[in-house]
Amino acid sequence: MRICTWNVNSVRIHVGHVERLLEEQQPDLLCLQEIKVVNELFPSGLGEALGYNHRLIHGQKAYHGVAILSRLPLIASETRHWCGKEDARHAWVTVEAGDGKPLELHNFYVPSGGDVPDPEENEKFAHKLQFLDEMAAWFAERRKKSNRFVLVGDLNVAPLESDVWSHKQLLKVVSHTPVEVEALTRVYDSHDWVDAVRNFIPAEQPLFSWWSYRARDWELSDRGRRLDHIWVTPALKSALGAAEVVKAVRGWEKPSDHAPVIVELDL
DNA sequence: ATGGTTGAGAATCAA
Repeated sequence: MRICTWNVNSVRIHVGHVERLLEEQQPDLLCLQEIKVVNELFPSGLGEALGYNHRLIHGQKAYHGVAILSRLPLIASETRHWCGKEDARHAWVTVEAGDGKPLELHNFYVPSGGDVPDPEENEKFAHKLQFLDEMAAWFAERRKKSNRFVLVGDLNVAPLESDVWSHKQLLKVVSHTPVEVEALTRVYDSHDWVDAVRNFIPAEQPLFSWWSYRARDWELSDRGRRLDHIWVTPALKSALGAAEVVKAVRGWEKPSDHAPVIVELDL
């Protein structure tokens, strides 16, 4: 089973890129973030010619929004709101894996957190920390239901020193501050998650999934961050076959600022 | 220290 996650930065403007990604990577499930559109205006039939006939769309106008395209039937589809807001940031599905057992796939778009890394001064940063705290509490409870979860998405935190281009220079930059990393670590510990990508790529090796649009040459300057993640529960760890960031997608014409991340589970 | 770009959707707001 192949699962892909991608912050698409507008699904409508990047319809062609989504189709190309499906063709080239052939994931069984594709989780999208920042679709930036209401459900009714989601591109109709996206991926259907390639066999992606099952979908869960959880959109909103102009901002945020997540979706899951699948070529496997969906046993269950759910969405949830967080922090008492109506933001569309979480959707999940249950599918039957190759071993005949169900698997629950969670797709998240964690708040970016604004510019100032101080919850007193910046309510967006406070929202981000609260969101992560609620996630940790929710998964600590949810783990009682099943031990076969996959969590993917744009978590907007780069936890390791090698997840940013300069640990020292980003310590006070939102996405890599200690307080955020600690909050994300509490989510990570809430279900004894396994970082699928770092399972294959050692922590010593710099690895990014996002590069700013503002660089003159994103690839040359390479000032990236690893904001997009795939985690699995311990029961799935032995099934991990491969995981990677598909960096080439960041180099496509008029791209999203995020690259997709893919995991292969031998189930 | 600063400013750099993109997308949504109509002036800025969010990232």
